Amino acid sequence: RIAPVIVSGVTVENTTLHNKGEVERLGMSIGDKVRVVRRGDVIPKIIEVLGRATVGDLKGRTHSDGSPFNQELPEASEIIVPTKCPRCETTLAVDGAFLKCINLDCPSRLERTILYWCRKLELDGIGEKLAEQLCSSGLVSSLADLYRLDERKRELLSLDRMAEKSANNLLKELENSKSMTLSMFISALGLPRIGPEIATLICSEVETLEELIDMLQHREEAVERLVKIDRIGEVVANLLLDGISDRKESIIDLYSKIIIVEGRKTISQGTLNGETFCITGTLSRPRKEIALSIKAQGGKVVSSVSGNLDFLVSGDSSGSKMEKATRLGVKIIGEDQLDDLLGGGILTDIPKPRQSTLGEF
DNA sequence: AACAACCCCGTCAATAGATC
DNA sequence: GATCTATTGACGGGGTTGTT
Repeated sequence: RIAPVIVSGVTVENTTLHNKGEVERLGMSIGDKVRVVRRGDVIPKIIEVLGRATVGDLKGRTHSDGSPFNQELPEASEIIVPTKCPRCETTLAVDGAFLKCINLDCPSRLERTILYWCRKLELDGIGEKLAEQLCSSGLVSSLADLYRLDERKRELLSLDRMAEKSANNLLKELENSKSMTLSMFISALGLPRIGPEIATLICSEVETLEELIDMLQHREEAVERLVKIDRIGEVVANLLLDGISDRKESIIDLYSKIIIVEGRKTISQGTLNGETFCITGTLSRPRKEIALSIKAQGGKVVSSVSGNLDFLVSGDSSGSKMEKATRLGVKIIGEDQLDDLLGGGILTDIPKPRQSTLGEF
C-alpha cells in the first residue's frame, strides 16, 4: 500500500510488487518513497525507489473520494519475505518466481477456487465477500457445496447482506449455470496452467471425465497419450493429472452435481473459419455480443494483438492496441466491415437478449 | 427515502513458463 | 528463439440489494 497519489487521472493506493525478486530488484523497504506509473495507463507499477519518505511527503494527500489520508509514516524497516501462509500457516513452497501455499484446504484457496469457478462460468452474484462468508460460515467447503445451497436456504439467508431477493438470484444463477461442456468444467476447476485453451485441447482427445479419471491408474500411458496432442507437453500433462488426482474425490462429487453437455462440434463452420479477431475501442454493441457473433461464424476472439492476428476490430477511441496493430501490419477493420465479413448473419447469430420487460408484461 | 455495501465491468500490459 | 497461454492487478462507474 502506498499513500494516495494521483497517477494519470486516478488515485492510486495499492500497487503490487509481484514477487520476492521484484522487491530485491528494486531494493525497497517499508517507508520508502517510490515512483509509480500506470502500465498502459491502467495498472500501477512501482518503477523506482526514491529513498526514504518523510512526514512532509504525506502532507495534503486525499483518498479518491476527497477524504483526507491520515495514516502515519511507518517506521523504516526491511520487507520480510514470509515463509508461512498468512492464512493457514502452512509452509510456503517456491514455485518459480512465486511463493505458494500448497495446502489444498487453505481457506484462502477455497475462496479463490470458488471465485474462479464462478467467473469462468459467468455465474454472477458471488464476489469476494460472499465467497468469504460462504466459506467461513461453513456453508460451503467445496465447489460441490455451492450446488447444495438450495437445501440450506435458511442458513444462506442468515449471511450478511443476504435477504430473500439476493438468495433467490443466487440460487437461480447456480441452477442456470449447471450445464457446461467438459472443457468448461476442466478449465473452471482452476488447475494451474490449465485454462480454456488447454482444456479444449485435452477434450479433443479425452471425451469424458470418467475416461480422464481412469487414466490416472496408468500414469505413464496417460502422459504419453496427452503429450501426443499438439501444444501439450510433459509438464502440462503432469500438471493436469496431478491436479485431478489431488482433488479426485471433490471433483467426482462436483461432477455429480452438474450436467455435462456436448460441445459444439460445428465450431469451425462458417465464413470466418479460423480467422482471429481482437476487439478494441468503443463499439455500438457490447463486446460480448460481437465476440459471440464472430465465434458463431467460426472465428476466434483473442484479447491481445500479435503478429498472427488477422483482424483488429476497432471502435472509437481505441488506444495502444490500434498502435500495435498498425506497427505489426495487422488488418484493422471497423464494425461495418465486420458486418460484411459476418455476411449479414449478425442479427441471427447472437443469442436473444434477456426479455425481462416486454415479454413478461 | 437515503445511504452503504457489494458486485460487475471495462480498461490493458507485463510477466513467467511451456511448447515447438 | 519465437510464439503462445494463463494469470494478475488497480481503479472508478454503474447497477442492485440490504439496512437504517
